[in-house]
Amino acid sequence: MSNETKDLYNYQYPSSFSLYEMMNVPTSTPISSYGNNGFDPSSYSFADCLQSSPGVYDSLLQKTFGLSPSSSEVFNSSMDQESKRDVTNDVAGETPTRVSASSSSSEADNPGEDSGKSQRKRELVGDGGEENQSSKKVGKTKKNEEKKKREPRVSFMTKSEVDHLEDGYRWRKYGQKAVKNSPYPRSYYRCTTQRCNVKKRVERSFQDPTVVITTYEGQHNHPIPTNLRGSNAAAAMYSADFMTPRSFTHDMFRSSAYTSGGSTAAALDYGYGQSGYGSVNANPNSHQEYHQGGEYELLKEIFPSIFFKQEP
DNA sequence: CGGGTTTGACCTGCGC
DNA sequence: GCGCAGGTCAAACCCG
Repeated sequence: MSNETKDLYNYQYPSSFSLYEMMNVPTSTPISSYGNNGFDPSSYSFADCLQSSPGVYDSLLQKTFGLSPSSSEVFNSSMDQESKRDVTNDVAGETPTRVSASSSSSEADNPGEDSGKSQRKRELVGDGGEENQSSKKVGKTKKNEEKKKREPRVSFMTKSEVDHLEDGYRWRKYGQKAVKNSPYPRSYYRCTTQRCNVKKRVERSFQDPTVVITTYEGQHNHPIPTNLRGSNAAAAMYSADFMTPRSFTHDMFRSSAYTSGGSTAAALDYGYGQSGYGSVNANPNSHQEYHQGGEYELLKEIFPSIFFKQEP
């Protein structure tokens, strides 16, 4: 993106928006190969990648994260192919807190991706919810076409004691798998809203058990449910109880804050903006998130496709 | 009873 | 072709 300085607030990111693109890094490049290419995600910060276009970086930091451009220690951004790779490669390093936005474009550019593996049933659920019961044994005919479709994915690492962080949406757990080389299982959730096939995976970093990696896949095509346990999630988010003078994003991008310990964890789950109570899984005692409405809106602008997708 | 969770089985893609 | 790992299904179970 060398000469095309994109203003984060005016630029309309495509649904397949990837910070890889901002970094001018081919999305097909596996993270594990960056070292060979001279690109080391563990030492290549988001600040670094944006410094070639100061407008973007300054805009991002100042408007969105309330940071001055000089505070570029901020965070590393590794746009993951797989969030677990972030953990494996990075948490062991010095930059445990990061935002990871990955896009899975419609091209088969991420052979290592998981999403293509079980594509056979996604469309079934998505349209009409017919849920072909025999789909378990079929799906080969539609495989090719289904394989094309990939949802954008965004990963967040959150320091939290609870695995399933509340984000305002309602999720149903549909699976859990043991993760290789990790004592912690990975949970699979699906948005319970009809015709919304957004999914998320939640796993705990085995390198740092206090870190929860949440990977969202897809785009909500509906507003945030307002009847979560009798409270408006958005209202909860903006509630004074959840407001703090300290910006959560500020924490998020400061490893010092990350390592400050205690239950004061940086919340990286801001991608969906909603947090707090009213959730099935919310545990106010063990997990604390900080949100500020303005930041939420700004982030919403940055990742519009992640937050809400209008029905065609 | 409805909705969510658990969990073993199954499916698929990939690497060897 | 085989084994592995990730992802999903769905019956059973749980809970309010």
